[in-house]
Amino acid sequence: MSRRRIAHLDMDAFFASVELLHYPDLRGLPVVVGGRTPAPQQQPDGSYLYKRLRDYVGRGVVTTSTYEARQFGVFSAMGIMKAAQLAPDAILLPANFLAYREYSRRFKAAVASVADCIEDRGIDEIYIDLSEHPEPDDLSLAKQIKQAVRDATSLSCSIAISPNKLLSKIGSDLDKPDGVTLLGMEDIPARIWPLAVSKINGIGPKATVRLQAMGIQTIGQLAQAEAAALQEQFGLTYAAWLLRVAHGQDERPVVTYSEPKSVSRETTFERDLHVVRDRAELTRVLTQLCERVAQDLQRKQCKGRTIGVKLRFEDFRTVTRDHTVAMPTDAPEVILDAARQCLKRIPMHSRIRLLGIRIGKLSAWSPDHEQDPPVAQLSLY
DNA sequence: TCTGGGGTCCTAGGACCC
DNA sequence: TCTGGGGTCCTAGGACCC
Repeated sequence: MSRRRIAHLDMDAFFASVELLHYPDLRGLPVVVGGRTPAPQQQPDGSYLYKRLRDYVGRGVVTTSTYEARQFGVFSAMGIMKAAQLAPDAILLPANFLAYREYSRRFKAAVASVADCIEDRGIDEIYIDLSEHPEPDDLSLAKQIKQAVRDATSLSCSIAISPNKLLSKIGSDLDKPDGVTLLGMEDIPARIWPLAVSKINGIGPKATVRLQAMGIQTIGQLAQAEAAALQEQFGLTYAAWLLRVAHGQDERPVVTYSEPKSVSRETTFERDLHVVRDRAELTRVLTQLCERVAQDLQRKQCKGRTIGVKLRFEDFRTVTRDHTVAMPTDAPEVILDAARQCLKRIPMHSRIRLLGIRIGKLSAWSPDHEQDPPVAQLSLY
């Protein structure tokens, strides 16, 4: 078996960069994408009237920010109200997902024209298996892919090529924006070990805190940690994984296709809703969420069996309930009925911040050949 | 100044069956 | 009389990712 060559490609500040293509006059300024704010109004002279962070009131978070905005300390997932403290004059634009999906489709098609073994990792990043690619030189190949993306979208991206997904994912972040990073296993001590453990995909905030409590901050320290100590903290499976990734080991294949597992819609209210006084509004939103989930299923030609609701209360406590029905469904009335059953089982003490509907246990279903719907398991005897 | 929306995967207990 | 063992499905919560 030949040596693996795996690339990770990440679009640079993707949403914000797409916006700058539409509003080129904002280039060079701190710009933040996020929030439910109206799109900029066009003036009679053709220019746009932009909202600034300081004008924002609401519960939105930053989805993306330009590198200029990041200099103020404004990063993804930060509340916009907080971002406004740091950069009150930054421009605020609402997310335009239709545009991002179109640019996503374009950049992925451009990459596929160079190398077509691609794993989708969301709207702005992919893994590419280059093991079988005829171009032997990693740097040339990375540049070729970047150029194809730029030609198709006018956007820049960052790429890393290494023997596995783990290292390439870390690598694509090392030289942003518009970067190329090549990593071999021999580079691990010098280039990976000095990094914080949180740079590893799969070590999130909780695990980072627990590792820190053990005196482990860098990937190198993790690599040198006692297996027994890690096992005591994290259990056998996770401890073994931690040690493997700290040594840069990762055999996961690039997966070019996977079936959807669940579909969901949720919304955070502008203000927390009262179960009794805001009954009408809650009912309206619940019905609408069920309808949207049903539409999503129909579009994906799927039906699902497990319907779930999610509530977040004013204190941010989140509870879920789900209910599995006998026959797969994509009917909004069935989903709504199941959702109501679930809601009855949740004690309502406080106001509601968020309401969500999810459906899982999906099976493919095409309306063309109304085939034997997955038979309810009835005994024949 | 409190913290979006769309997902995946894992764990763990209980029901239920053989 | 106080106690099996394995397997699958369902449910609830949580960590993590983009």
